[in-house]
Amino acid sequence: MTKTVLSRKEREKLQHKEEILATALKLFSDKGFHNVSMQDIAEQSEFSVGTLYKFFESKETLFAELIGSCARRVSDILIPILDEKIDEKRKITSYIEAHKRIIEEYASSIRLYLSQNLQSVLTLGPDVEPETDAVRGAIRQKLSDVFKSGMRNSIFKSVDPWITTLSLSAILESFIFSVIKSPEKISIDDGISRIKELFFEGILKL
Amino acid sequence: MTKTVLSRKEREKLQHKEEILATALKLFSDKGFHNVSMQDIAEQSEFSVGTLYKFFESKETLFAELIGSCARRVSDILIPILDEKIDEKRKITSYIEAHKRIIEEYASSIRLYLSQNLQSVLTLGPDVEPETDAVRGAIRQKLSDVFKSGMRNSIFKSVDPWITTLSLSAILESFIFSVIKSPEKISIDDGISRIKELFFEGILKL
Amino acid sequence: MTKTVLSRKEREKLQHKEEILATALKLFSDKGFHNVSMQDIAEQSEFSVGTLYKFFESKETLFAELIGSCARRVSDILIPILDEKIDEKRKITSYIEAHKRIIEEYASSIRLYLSQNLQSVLTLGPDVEPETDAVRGAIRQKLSDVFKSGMRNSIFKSVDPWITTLSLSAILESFIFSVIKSPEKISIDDGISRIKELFFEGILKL
Amino acid sequence: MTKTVLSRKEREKLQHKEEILATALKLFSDKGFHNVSMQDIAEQSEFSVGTLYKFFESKETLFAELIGSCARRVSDILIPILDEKIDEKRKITSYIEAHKRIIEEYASSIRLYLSQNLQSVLTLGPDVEPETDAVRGAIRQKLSDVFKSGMRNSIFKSVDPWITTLSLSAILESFIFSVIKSPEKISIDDGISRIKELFFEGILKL
DNA sequence: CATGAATGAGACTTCATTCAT
DNA sequence: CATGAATGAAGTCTCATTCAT
Repeated sequence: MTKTVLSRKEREKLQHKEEILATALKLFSDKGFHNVSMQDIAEQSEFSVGTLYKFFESKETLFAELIGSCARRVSDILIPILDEKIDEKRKITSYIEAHKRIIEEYASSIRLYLSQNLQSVLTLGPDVEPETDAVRGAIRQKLSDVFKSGMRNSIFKSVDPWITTLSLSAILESFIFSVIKSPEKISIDDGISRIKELFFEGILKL
Repeated sequence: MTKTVLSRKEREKLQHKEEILATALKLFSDKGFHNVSMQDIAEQSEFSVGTLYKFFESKETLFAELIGSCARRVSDILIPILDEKIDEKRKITSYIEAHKRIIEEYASSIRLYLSQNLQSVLTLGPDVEPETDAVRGAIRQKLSDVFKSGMRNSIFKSVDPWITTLSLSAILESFIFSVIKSPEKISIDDGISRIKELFFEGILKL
Repeated sequence: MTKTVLSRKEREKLQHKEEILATALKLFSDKGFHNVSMQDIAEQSEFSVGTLYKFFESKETLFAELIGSCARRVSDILIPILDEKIDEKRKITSYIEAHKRIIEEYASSIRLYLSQNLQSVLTLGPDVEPETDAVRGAIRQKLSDVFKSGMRNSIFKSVDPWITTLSLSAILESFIFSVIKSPEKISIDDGISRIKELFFEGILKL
Repeated sequence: MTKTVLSRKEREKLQHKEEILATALKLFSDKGFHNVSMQDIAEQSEFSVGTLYKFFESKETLFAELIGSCARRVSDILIPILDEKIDEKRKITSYIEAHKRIIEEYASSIRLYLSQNLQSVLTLGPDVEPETDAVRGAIRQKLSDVFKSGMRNSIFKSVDPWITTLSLSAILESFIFSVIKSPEKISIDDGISRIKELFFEGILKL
């Protein structure tokens, strides 16, 4: 009867596991690991707690599997591009553009995937946005103003100031994290110098 | 008693609050919000839980104040720079360089501050690194290889490939988050286009 | 089909039940009632939980049947001896000696059987041996020393002090239990007196 | 104010701990470790579950402390007797008689203490008495009959047949356990021989 | 009669928060 | 204001039992 090697029972079981993972993905990505209980997942997925534990050894295991599958999905898109036999400029272009598809197709998977390194405010414990976001917003506003005025003064190219601000902030924050996590990789001074070059002049040889 | 000068009692009170916040900072930044209990903070700071609640309405309030003060510390460094009366290139240069000081002086404050948006693996609930980090690592490795070969082929400038990889990843991940959080700010297509321009050609008008 | 002979099906059924009971015996006797789950028994016996419930109404029923069968096995050895037509001294001798066979043949059955009244440390909930065993050991050591010195002083016969200690402790503990369970059977004072007589002078009329 | 080194608070705390232990003792000794939940103990002792965990790391810790204190109480009575400077016959007499006091004063402590090695039917998981007790009862009845008739025939001394039966059973069961637990201590044959001697002729040199 | 996925009550344990001293 | 014992809701996980196939 079956073409594949899985029996109906086995297919159903897999199906159930998928349903649980899908529910968990939604919940974790909305509210964060610590703010979702196994009860919650059970109720939302319309299974019982016991069933969850038939599929996953623990809450952490469930989460880990989720992260793993998200990571795999993203990597299935990006790796092939980086393996193509085309010149590097087109490769990077293609790589960047692939993120369109990723965003469109897997919004919440991606959010969970990134939440390993980039943790949205939503996902973290308490909701402290208001004040903090204000501070962060103020900085970005000013940064953006700098870019705008620099463009007016023909010091900077005419690019979108919002994206520019976002990019510089992202690069710097990411760099800080890297340095804090593994200080041996690069000296702070060198890193900062490279960032300036890159940000000012871009990667492309003209 | 006096308006401008604080009485000994008031000074002591403030001092105590600072001590609590410092302890909390260390703990939260090491183990994450959900893995630190008020009892932990009380013990480490050598105050009683009751005292903690005299100073802060709730655990969340305490955390929020912490985040706030970290944000303020960072902003106290960055805002003045952005307000200086110098040309934009030097301003951005100065802005970027300021991060050296930030890293050196406030490592753990910053980690907490960023943990609002960039959450280190350490801080997140379960430790799922091994597999996921492998996937992420594979992508970055390939990306880095592309940059290296592009540099050898004189398509790219000779910049540090690690920083370049980090930067591109940071920009893209940050962009994805922004789009997911507030899709109205910019269209995906436009964003991706801008990122390409920026990344390839830099911000500086030659 | 026939009345006296069992059909294959029926024989198989009985066979299966025996297998389940054998597995359960091993597990219960090793780990104790509360530390063995029906799933454990199912797995070990290579039947399904469902099948277990076809044979036994509940976990307790299964256990009860097990105990019952163990009790029967022991009683099948002991009762005939007590029913023999020989003089009482030889009967009791034979009775005592029968325990050799019992130990050798049914170690784990017996352990389970006794576990109804004599519960090994292994079987009870948590493992509290260390300290408690030390205390118990200290008492027995001293008791044993008393017997040794009594033998040297020709007050006691020359018998094995370890067996003597074990016996006295067993008699006393058993008596305590009896009194606590059914105080009406005998007065404490009388019991203690009888125990002294018995222990000092033995049962045999010289 | 206080004569001892404990403050009022500390005394209260100790008092509370004692109350919890007392409640736990009663419950465990009535229903067995696995049939008493921390909730039960909390409710009965009129404390909250949290308070229980302030005093005891875990349910097992609580139980262990209980067993320990019971063991200590018994040993505080028995050890001094065994240490007295009197002849051995009087020492053993005194030792046996001490059990009167033990039973009277600490019934349930003792039950728990013994439950480490001698586990009452009540304490074990399910209640399987009826049938099993019948079997056990049958054996003991017959054994008792043997003693009675042996007494009538002047083979045995005139002692209480119930106590005699109890004693022989206790000795044998205890011996079986010892052999199963540590077979190296004595050979089965030797043990059985010694038991016969002891039981028939007693310990006393005439 | 066999199977084993599913169930859900209940166990142990943690921890934010309160309040009497 | 300071203390810390006490609270109890909520979380994770287990396991005896059921039932559709």
